[in-house]
Amino acid sequence: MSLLIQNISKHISLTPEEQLLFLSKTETHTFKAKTILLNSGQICKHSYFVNSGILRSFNINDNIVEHILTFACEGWWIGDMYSLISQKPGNLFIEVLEDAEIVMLSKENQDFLYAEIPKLERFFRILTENSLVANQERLMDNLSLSAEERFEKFRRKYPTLLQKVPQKQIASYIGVTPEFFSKMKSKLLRK
Amino acid sequence: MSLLIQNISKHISLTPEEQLLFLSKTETHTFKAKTILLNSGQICKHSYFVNSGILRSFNINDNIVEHILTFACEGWWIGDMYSLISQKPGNLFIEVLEDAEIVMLSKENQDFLYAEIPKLERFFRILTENSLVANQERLMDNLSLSAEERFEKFRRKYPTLLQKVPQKQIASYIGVTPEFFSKMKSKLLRK
DNA sequence: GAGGGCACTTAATTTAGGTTAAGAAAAAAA
DNA sequence: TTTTTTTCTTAACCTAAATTAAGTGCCCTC
Repeated sequence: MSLLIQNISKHISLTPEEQLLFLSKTETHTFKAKTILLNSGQICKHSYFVNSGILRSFNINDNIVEHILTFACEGWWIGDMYSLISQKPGNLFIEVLEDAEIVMLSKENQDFLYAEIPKLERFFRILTENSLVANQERLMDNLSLSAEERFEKFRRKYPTLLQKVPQKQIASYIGVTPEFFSKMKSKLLRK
Repeated sequence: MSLLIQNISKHISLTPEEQLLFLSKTETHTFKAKTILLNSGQICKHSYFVNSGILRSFNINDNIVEHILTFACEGWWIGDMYSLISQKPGNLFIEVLEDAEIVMLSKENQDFLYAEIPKLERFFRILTENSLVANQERLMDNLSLSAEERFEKFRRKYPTLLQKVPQKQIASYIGVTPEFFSKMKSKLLRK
Protein backbone atom coordinates (compact mmCIF):
# COMPACT_ATOMS: atom_id res chain seq x y z
CA MET A 1 0.00 0.00 0.00
CA SER A 2 1.29 3.45 -0.89
CA LEU A 3 2.69 5.70 1.80
CA LEU A 4 -0.01 8.24 1.02
CA ILE A 5 -2.86 5.80 1.56
CA GLN A 6 -1.22 4.61 4.78
CA ASN A 7 -1.03 8.23 5.86
CA ILE A 8 -4.72 8.80 5.18
CA SER A 9 -5.70 5.53 6.79
CA LYS A 10 -4.26 6.67 10.09
CA HIS A 11 -7.22 9.02 10.46
CA ILE A 12 -10.08 7.80 8.26
CA SER A 13 -10.85 4.57 6.42
CA LEU A 14 -11.29 4.58 2.68
CA THR A 15 -12.79 1.77 0.60
CA PRO A 16 -10.52 0.33 -2.10
CA GLU A 17 -12.52 2.26 -4.70
CA GLU A 18 -12.07 5.51 -2.81
CA GLN A 19 -8.36 4.84 -2.51
CA LEU A 20 -8.12 4.34 -6.26
CA LEU A 21 -10.14 7.46 -6.93
CA PHE A 22 -7.92 9.47 -4.64
CA LEU A 23 -4.73 8.21 -6.21
CA SER A 24 -6.10 8.76 -9.73
CA LYS A 25 -6.41 12.45 -8.88
CA THR A 26 -2.77 12.77 -7.89
CA GLU A 27 0.43 12.85 -9.90
CA THR A 28 3.70 11.46 -8.67
CA HIS A 29 6.97 12.98 -9.85
CA THR A 30 10.59 12.80 -8.89
CA PHE A 31 12.65 15.94 -8.44
CA LYS A 32 16.35 16.56 -8.07
CA ALA A 33 17.74 18.43 -5.07
CA LYS A 34 17.65 22.22 -5.53
CA THR A 35 14.49 22.11 -7.64
CA ILE A 36 12.16 24.97 -6.76
CA LEU A 37 8.60 23.65 -6.75
CA LEU A 38 7.04 26.99 -5.84
CA ASN A 39 8.40 30.50 -6.12
CA SER A 40 7.54 33.49 -4.03
CA GLY A 41 4.95 35.56 -5.88
CA GLN A 42 3.37 32.53 -7.52
CA ILE A 43 -0.03 31.09 -6.73
CA CYS A 44 0.31 27.72 -5.04
CA LYS A 45 -1.65 25.17 -7.07
CA HIS A 46 -0.75 21.95 -5.27
CA SER A 47 -0.36 20.26 -1.96
CA TYR A 48 2.77 18.15 -1.91
CA PHE A 49 3.08 14.81 -0.14
CA VAL A 50 6.61 13.53 0.34
CA ASN A 51 7.14 9.86 -0.58
CA SER A 52 10.88 10.20 -0.17
CA GLY A 53 13.48 12.94 0.09
CA ILE A 54 13.32 16.26 1.93
CA LEU A 55 11.63 19.56 1.09
CA ARG A 56 11.53 22.91 2.80
CA SER A 57 9.33 25.99 2.63
CA PHE A 58 10.85 29.39 3.38
CA ASN A 59 10.53 33.07 2.65
CA ILE A 60 13.17 35.66 1.91
CA ASN A 61 13.29 38.91 3.81
CA ASP A 62 14.43 42.11 2.09
CA ASN A 63 15.91 39.90 -0.66
CA ILE A 64 18.58 38.68 1.70
CA VAL A 65 17.70 36.59 4.71
CA GLU A 66 15.92 33.24 4.40
CA HIS A 67 13.55 32.05 7.09
CA ILE A 68 12.44 28.45 7.06
CA LEU A 69 8.80 27.79 7.85
CA THR A 70 8.82 23.99 7.53
CA PHE A 71 10.89 21.01 6.61
CA ALA A 72 9.00 18.07 5.11
CA CYS A 73 10.39 14.54 5.13
CA GLU A 74 8.94 11.18 4.15
CA GLY A 75 5.25 11.02 4.98
CA TRP A 76 4.75 14.77 5.43
CA TRP A 77 2.57 17.20 3.55
CA ILE A 78 3.83 20.61 2.53
CA GLY A 79 2.43 23.62 0.66
CA ASP A 80 1.85 27.33 0.95
CA MET A 81 -1.37 27.18 2.93
CA TYR A 82 -2.10 30.88 2.57
CA SER A 83 -1.75 30.88 -1.19
CA LEU A 84 -3.46 27.52 -1.57
CA ILE A 85 -6.56 28.70 0.29
CA SER A 86 -6.79 32.19 -1.11
CA GLN A 87 -5.41 31.41 -4.57
CA LYS A 88 -3.48 34.64 -4.34
CA PRO A 89 0.29 34.99 -4.82
CA GLY A 90 2.14 33.85 -1.72
CA ASN A 91 5.55 34.73 -0.37
CA LEU A 92 6.87 31.25 0.24
CA PHE A 93 9.36 29.24 -1.74
CA ILE A 94 9.18 25.45 -1.73
CA GLU A 95 12.43 23.74 -2.55
CA VAL A 96 13.72 20.19 -2.77
CA LEU A 97 16.66 19.70 -0.41
CA GLU A 98 17.29 16.03 -1.10
CA ASP A 99 16.21 14.17 -4.27
CA ALA A 100 12.54 13.49 -3.74
CA GLU A 101 9.53 11.58 -4.95
CA ILE A 102 6.49 13.78 -4.51
CA VAL A 103 2.77 13.13 -4.78
CA MET A 104 1.08 16.25 -6.08
CA LEU A 105 -2.57 16.98 -5.36
CA SER A 106 -3.95 20.00 -7.16
CA LYS A 107 -6.30 22.42 -5.45
CA GLU A 108 -9.02 21.57 -8.00
CA ASN A 109 -8.66 17.85 -7.48
CA GLN A 110 -8.65 18.34 -3.75
CA ASP A 111 -11.95 20.22 -4.01
CA PHE A 112 -13.29 17.55 -6.35
CA LEU A 113 -12.33 14.87 -3.83
CA TYR A 114 -13.99 16.76 -0.97
CA ALA A 115 -17.21 16.56 -2.97
CA GLU A 116 -16.79 12.89 -3.93
CA ILE A 117 -15.45 11.60 -0.61
CA PRO A 118 -16.73 13.86 2.17
CA LYS A 119 -14.74 11.89 4.74
CA LEU A 120 -11.69 13.64 3.35
CA GLU A 121 -12.88 16.85 4.97
CA ARG A 122 -12.30 15.06 8.22
CA PHE A 123 -8.88 13.85 7.18
CA PHE A 124 -7.64 17.27 6.17
CA ARG A 125 -9.26 18.85 9.19
CA ILE A 126 -7.25 16.56 11.45
CA LEU A 127 -4.11 17.16 9.42
CA THR A 128 -4.55 20.90 9.71
CA GLU A 129 -5.31 20.69 13.42
CA ASN A 130 -2.06 18.84 13.97
CA SER A 131 -0.13 21.42 11.98
CA LEU A 132 -1.74 24.18 13.99
CA VAL A 133 -0.78 22.57 17.29
CA ALA A 134 2.82 22.12 16.15
CA ASN A 135 2.93 25.66 14.88
CA GLN A 136 1.52 27.12 18.08
CA GLU A 137 4.09 25.25 20.09
CA ARG A 138 6.88 26.55 17.89
CA LEU A 139 5.56 30.09 18.21
CA MET A 140 5.47 29.85 21.99
CA ASP A 141 8.96 28.36 21.98
CA ASN A 142 10.22 31.28 19.93
CA LEU A 143 8.67 33.67 22.40
CA SER A 144 9.95 32.00 25.53
CA LEU A 145 13.04 29.88 24.90
CA SER A 146 16.66 30.82 24.24
CA ALA A 147 18.32 29.84 20.97
CA GLU A 148 20.08 27.02 22.79
CA GLU A 149 16.84 25.61 24.13
CA ARG A 150 15.19 25.90 20.73
CA PHE A 151 18.06 23.99 19.21
CA GLU A 152 17.77 21.28 21.86
CA LYS A 153 14.07 20.91 21.08
CA PHE A 154 14.74 20.78 17.36
CA ARG A 155 17.40 18.14 17.83
CA ARG A 156 15.05 15.97 19.86
CA LYS A 157 12.13 16.46 17.49
CA TYR A 158 13.95 15.98 14.18
CA PRO A 159 17.05 13.87 14.96
CA THR A 160 17.36 12.66 11.38
CA LEU A 161 17.24 16.13 9.83
CA LEU A 162 20.28 17.17 11.81
CA GLN A 163 22.47 14.85 9.75
CA LYS A 164 20.84 15.58 6.44
CA VAL A 165 20.38 19.30 5.95
CA PRO A 166 23.07 22.03 5.96
CA GLN A 167 23.36 23.52 9.40
CA LYS A 168 22.73 27.03 8.19
CA GLN A 169 19.20 25.87 7.44
CA ILE A 170 18.72 24.58 10.94
CA ALA A 171 19.95 27.96 12.12
CA SER A 172 17.35 29.61 9.93
CA TYR A 173 14.62 27.31 11.27
CA ILE A 174 15.36 28.01 14.91
CA GLY A 175 15.76 31.69 14.14
CA VAL A 176 19.45 32.59 14.49
CA THR A 177 22.24 33.50 12.07
CA PRO A 178 24.57 30.76 10.79
CA GLU A 179 27.47 32.48 12.59
CA PHE A 180 25.72 32.46 15.92
CA PHE A 181 24.60 28.89 15.41
CA SER A 182 28.16 27.81 14.75
CA LYS A 183 29.39 29.51 17.90
CA MET A 184 26.56 28.01 19.94
CA LYS A 185 27.26 24.52 18.59
CA SER A 186 30.93 24.60 19.47
CA LYS A 187 30.04 25.85 22.93
CA LEU A 188 27.64 22.92 23.39
CA LEU A 189 30.28 20.46 22.19
CA ARG A 190 32.83 21.81 24.65
CA LYS A 191 30.52 20.90 27.51
CA MET B 1 -29.84 35.16 14.10
CA SER B 2 -27.16 34.41 16.64
CA LEU B 3 -23.59 35.51 16.06
CA LEU B 4 -22.47 31.90 16.16
CA ILE B 5 -24.84 30.82 13.39
CA GLN B 6 -23.79 33.83 11.32
CA ASN B 7 -20.20 32.78 11.83
CA ILE B 8 -20.89 29.24 10.67
CA SER B 9 -22.97 30.45 7.73
CA LYS B 10 -20.00 32.29 6.31
CA HIS B 11 -18.52 28.94 5.32
CA ILE B 12 -21.30 26.34 5.11
CA SER B 13 -25.10 26.49 5.02
CA LEU B 14 -27.14 24.81 7.68
CA THR B 15 -30.85 24.07 7.54
CA PRO B 16 -32.94 25.63 10.32
CA GLU B 17 -33.15 22.21 11.98
CA GLU B 18 -29.39 21.81 11.88
CA GLN B 19 -28.98 25.27 13.35
CA LEU B 20 -31.27 24.35 16.22
CA LEU B 21 -29.48 21.06 16.76
CA PHE B 22 -26.16 22.82 16.86
CA LEU B 23 -27.32 25.46 19.32
CA SER B 24 -28.99 22.82 21.51
CA LYS B 25 -25.57 21.26 21.99
CA THR B 26 -23.99 24.45 23.24
CA GLU B 27 -24.25 26.35 26.49
CA THR B 28 -24.04 30.10 26.75
CA HIS B 29 -22.68 31.71 29.91
CA THR B 30 -21.52 35.12 30.98
CA PHE B 31 -18.25 35.59 32.81
CA LYS B 32 -16.72 38.50 34.67
CA ALA B 33 -13.32 39.87 33.72
CA LYS B 34 -10.44 37.94 35.33
CA THR B 35 -12.32 34.66 35.31
CA ILE B 36 -10.02 31.80 34.40
CA LEU B 37 -11.89 29.45 32.07
CA LEU B 38 -9.02 27.02 31.72
CA ASN B 39 -5.97 26.49 33.89
CA SER B 40 -2.59 25.20 32.87
CA GLY B 41 -2.41 21.50 33.67
CA GLN B 42 -6.12 20.96 33.06
CA ILE B 43 -7.65 19.05 30.18
CA CYS B 44 -9.48 21.43 27.86
CA LYS B 45 -13.07 20.21 27.53
CA HIS B 46 -14.60 23.01 25.47
CA SER B 47 -14.19 25.25 22.49
CA TYR B 48 -15.22 28.78 23.36
CA PHE B 49 -16.98 31.14 20.96
CA VAL B 50 -17.02 34.79 21.99
CA ASN B 51 -20.40 36.52 21.67
CA SER B 52 -19.09 39.60 23.44
CA GLY B 53 -16.11 40.62 25.53
CA ILE B 54 -12.45 39.67 25.20
CA LEU B 55 -10.53 36.53 26.13
CA ARG B 56 -6.89 35.56 25.91
CA SER B 57 -4.92 32.33 25.97
CA PHE B 58 -1.41 32.34 27.37
CA ASN B 59 1.19 30.21 29.06
CA ILE B 60 3.52 30.98 31.92
CA ASN B 61 7.22 30.31 31.66
CA ASP B 62 9.20 29.25 34.73
CA ASN B 63 6.27 30.47 36.85
CA ILE B 64 7.07 34.05 35.97
CA VAL B 65 6.72 35.30 32.43
CA GLU B 66 3.42 35.21 30.57
CA HIS B 67 3.33 34.72 26.81
CA ILE B 68 0.09 35.39 25.00
CA LEU B 69 -0.85 32.94 22.26
CA THR B 70 -4.15 34.54 21.20
CA PHE B 71 -6.63 37.23 21.95
CA ALA B 72 -10.26 36.44 21.08
CA CYS B 73 -12.86 39.16 20.56
CA GLU B 74 -16.46 39.09 19.41
CA GLY B 75 -16.98 36.43 16.77
CA TRP B 76 -13.75 34.51 17.48
CA TRP B 77 -13.21 30.96 18.67
CA ILE B 78 -10.64 30.14 21.32
CA GLY B 79 -9.42 27.01 23.07
CA ASP B 80 -6.33 24.99 23.85
CA MET B 81 -6.15 23.09 20.59
CA TYR B 82 -3.44 20.74 21.81
CA SER B 83 -5.33 19.70 24.91
CA LEU B 84 -8.67 19.63 23.14
CA ILE B 85 -7.42 17.21 20.49
CA SER B 86 -5.31 14.99 22.68
CA GLN B 87 -7.45 15.26 25.81
CA LYS B 88 -4.24 15.50 27.77
CA PRO B 89 -3.38 18.29 30.24
CA GLY B 90 -2.29 21.41 28.37
CA ASN B 91 -0.12 24.31 29.41
CA LEU B 92 -2.38 27.14 28.39
CA PHE B 93 -4.52 29.39 30.53
CA ILE B 94 -7.68 30.91 29.09
CA GLU B 95 -8.80 34.06 30.84
CA VAL B 96 -11.57 36.60 30.44
CA LEU B 97 -10.10 40.08 29.97
CA GLU B 98 -13.35 41.98 29.54
CA ASP B 99 -16.76 40.80 30.78
CA ALA B 100 -17.85 38.25 28.23
CA GLU B 101 -20.71 36.18 26.93
CA ILE B 102 -19.35 32.86 25.78
CA VAL B 103 -20.85 29.98 23.83
CA MET B 104 -19.33 26.75 25.04
CA LEU B 105 -19.14 23.66 22.85
CA SER B 106 -17.89 20.57 24.61
CA LYS B 107 -15.52 18.17 22.89
CA GLU B 108 -18.14 15.38 23.17
CA ASN B 109 -20.86 17.51 21.64
CA GLN B 110 -18.52 18.62 18.90
CA ASP B 111 -17.83 14.98 18.04
CA PHE B 112 -21.54 14.24 18.23
CA LEU B 113 -22.24 17.11 15.83
CA TYR B 114 -19.55 15.91 13.41
CA ALA B 115 -21.46 12.64 13.21
CA GLU B 116 -24.90 14.27 12.89
CA ILE B 117 -23.94 17.10 10.54
CA PRO B 118 -20.91 16.02 8.51
CA LYS B 119 -20.77 19.44 6.85
CA LEU B 120 -19.37 20.70 10.14
CA GLU B 121 -16.14 18.88 9.39
CA ARG B 122 -15.81 21.30 6.53
CA PHE B 123 -16.58 24.29 8.70
CA PHE B 124 -14.02 23.44 11.33
CA ARG B 125 -11.50 22.48 8.67
CA ILE B 126 -11.77 25.94 7.17
CA LEU B 127 -11.65 27.57 10.60
CA THR B 128 -8.51 25.63 11.45
CA GLU B 129 -6.92 26.42 8.10
CA ASN B 130 -7.44 30.11 8.71
CA SER B 131 -5.92 29.86 12.18
CA LEU B 132 -2.97 28.02 10.75
CA VAL B 133 -2.36 30.67 8.11
CA ALA B 134 -2.54 33.45 10.70
CA ASN B 135 -0.25 31.53 12.99
CA GLN B 136 2.31 30.85 10.28
CA GLU B 137 2.39 34.51 9.40
CA ARG B 138 2.93 35.45 13.01
CA LEU B 139 5.73 32.91 13.32
CA MET B 140 7.48 34.28 10.24
CA ASP B 141 7.01 37.80 11.55
CA ASN B 142 8.62 36.83 14.81
CA LEU B 143 11.56 35.37 12.94
CA SER B 144 12.08 38.25 10.57
CA LEU B 145 10.67 41.52 11.91
CA SER B 146 11.88 43.88 14.63
CA ALA B 147 9.76 44.53 17.71
CA GLU B 148 8.76 47.87 16.21
CA GLU B 149 7.56 46.29 12.98
CA ARG B 150 5.68 43.59 14.87
CA PHE B 151 3.95 46.27 16.89
CA GLU B 152 3.02 48.17 13.73
CA LYS B 153 1.49 45.02 12.28
CA PHE B 154 -0.39 44.33 15.49
CA ARG B 155 -1.75 47.83 15.60
CA ARG B 156 -3.01 47.56 12.02
CA LYS B 157 -4.46 44.09 12.53
CA TYR B 158 -6.17 44.67 15.89
CA PRO B 159 -6.84 48.42 16.16
CA THR B 160 -9.63 47.94 18.71
CA LEU B 161 -7.59 45.76 21.04
CA LEU B 162 -5.03 48.51 21.45
CA GLN B 163 -7.52 50.60 23.39
CA LYS B 164 -9.00 47.77 25.37
CA VAL B 165 -6.26 45.58 26.80
CA PRO B 166 -3.42 46.60 29.15
CA GLN B 167 -0.34 47.40 27.12
CA LYS B 168 1.80 44.90 28.97
CA GLN B 169 -0.33 42.24 27.31
CA ILE B 170 0.32 43.65 23.89
CA ALA B 171 4.01 43.59 24.80
CA SER B 172 3.65 39.94 25.72
CA TYR B 173 1.84 39.17 22.46
CA ILE B 174 4.47 40.74 20.25
CA GLY B 175 7.21 39.18 22.33
CA VAL B 176 8.94 41.94 24.31
CA THR B 177 9.06 43.00 27.96
CA PRO B 178 6.65 45.69 29.20
CA GLU B 179 9.63 47.97 29.92
CA PHE B 180 10.99 47.69 26.43
CA PHE B 181 7.52 48.16 24.99
CA SER B 182 7.10 51.36 26.95
CA LYS B 183 10.45 52.66 25.74
CA MET B 184 9.61 51.74 22.16
CA LYS B 185 6.20 53.40 22.36
CA SER B 186 7.56 56.71 23.61
CA LYS B 187 10.19 56.59 20.89
CA LEU B 188 7.46 56.12 18.27
CA LEU B 189 5.44 59.00 19.73
CA ARG B 190 8.39 61.36 19.60
CA LYS B 191 8.58 60.84 15.82
C1' DG C 1 43.85 19.03 -10.73
C1' DA C 2 42.97 23.95 -10.79
C1' DG C 3 39.66 27.16 -9.79
C1' DG C 4 35.18 28.85 -8.03
C1' DG C 5 31.75 28.79 -5.26
C1' DC C 6 29.45 27.17 -0.85
C1' DA C 7 29.32 25.89 3.94
C1' DC C 8 31.40 26.46 8.14
C1' DT C 9 34.38 28.73 11.74
C1' DT C 10 36.37 32.35 14.59
C1' DA C 11 36.73 36.76 16.37
C1' DA C 12 35.96 41.78 17.04
C1' DT C 13 32.40 45.06 17.34
C1' DT C 14 27.69 46.63 17.73
C1' DT C 15 22.89 46.59 18.90
C1' DA C 16 18.23 45.23 20.07
C1' DG C 17 16.12 44.09 23.66
C1' DG C 18 16.38 42.24 28.73
C1' DT C 19 17.10 43.13 33.71
C1' DT C 20 16.82 45.56 37.82
C1' DA C 21 15.05 49.05 40.46
C1' DA C 22 12.37 52.85 41.85
C1' DG C 23 8.86 56.19 41.32
C1' DA C 24 4.35 57.93 39.14
C1' DA C 25 -0.13 57.13 37.61
C1' DA C 26 -4.14 54.74 37.30
C1' DA C 27 -7.45 51.43 38.59
C1' DA C 28 -9.62 48.41 41.83
C1' DA C 29 -10.94 47.46 46.29
C1' DA C 30 -12.32 48.66 50.70
C1' DT D 1 -12.34 58.69 50.17
C1' DT D 2 -8.56 56.34 51.30
C1' DT D 3 -5.88 52.32 50.66
C1' DT D 4 -3.98 48.80 47.99
C1' DT D 5 -2.77 46.73 43.91
C1' DT D 6 -1.69 46.85 39.29
C1' DT D 7 0.10 49.16 35.32
C1' DC D 8 3.19 52.28 33.17
C1' DT D 9 7.45 54.98 32.82
C1' DT D 10 12.28 56.12 33.15
C1' DA D 11 16.97 55.19 33.54
C1' DA D 12 21.34 52.71 34.34
C1' DC D 13 23.36 48.67 33.28
C1' DC D 14 23.71 43.98 31.10
C1' DT D 15 23.61 40.19 27.59
C1' DA D 16 22.16 37.31 23.77
C1' DA D 17 22.41 37.51 19.37
C1' DA D 18 23.43 40.30 14.94
C1' DT D 19 26.83 42.23 11.99
C1' DT D 20 31.05 42.52 9.69
C1' DA D 21 35.01 40.58 8.15
C1' DA D 22 38.54 37.25 7.27
C1' DG D 23 40.03 32.70 6.85
C1' DT D 24 39.45 27.41 6.22
C1' DG D 25 37.90 23.36 4.19
C1' DC D 26 35.13 21.10 0.73
C1' DC D 27 32.65 19.70 -3.06
C1' DC D 28 31.71 20.72 -7.78
C1' DT D 29 32.59 21.24 -12.59
C1' DC D 30 35.48 22.39 -16.31
